[in-house]
Amino acid sequence: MKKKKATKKISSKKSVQTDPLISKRKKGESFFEDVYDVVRQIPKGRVTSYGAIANFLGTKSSARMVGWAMNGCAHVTPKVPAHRVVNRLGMLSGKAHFNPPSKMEEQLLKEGIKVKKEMIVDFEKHFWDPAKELLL
DNA sequence: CGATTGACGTACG
DNA sequence: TCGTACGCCAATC
Repeated sequence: MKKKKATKKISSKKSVQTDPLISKRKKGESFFEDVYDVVRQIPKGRVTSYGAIANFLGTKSSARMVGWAMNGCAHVTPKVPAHRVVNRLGMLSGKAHFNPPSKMEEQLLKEGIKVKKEMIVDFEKHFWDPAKELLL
């Protein structure tokens, strides 16, 4: 991990939802579904960042939740191109979480995006902002 | 039930 | 300019 881990505001309440996307019980899957929907709409040869998606959803401060959502993208249909989602630095942070980790680079290369050592070349150029391109 | 982690990001030193 | 710290919200140990 990184570091931090100082004050954690110890309060877990009782919201034990579990299975955010496995058991979509009611309509509370909003966040996850929204993330998947946005990621699916990412044009080919384009990439975005967790923060951009979080910002688009309104939870810009909770970019981590976007990452959590992607954690279940593997078993979501249709397939979510999570390989097009990277951190704000343009680095393939989630590469290690892919089926075959190399799949991410492979897909990006196929899309025409150059990847240099787990880092997208000209990330800004390939950056796709849902809040601007998708708009509402 | 409490503490820690986590595919991030921004602020402060 | 680079490094460290904190915050979000939820899941897992």
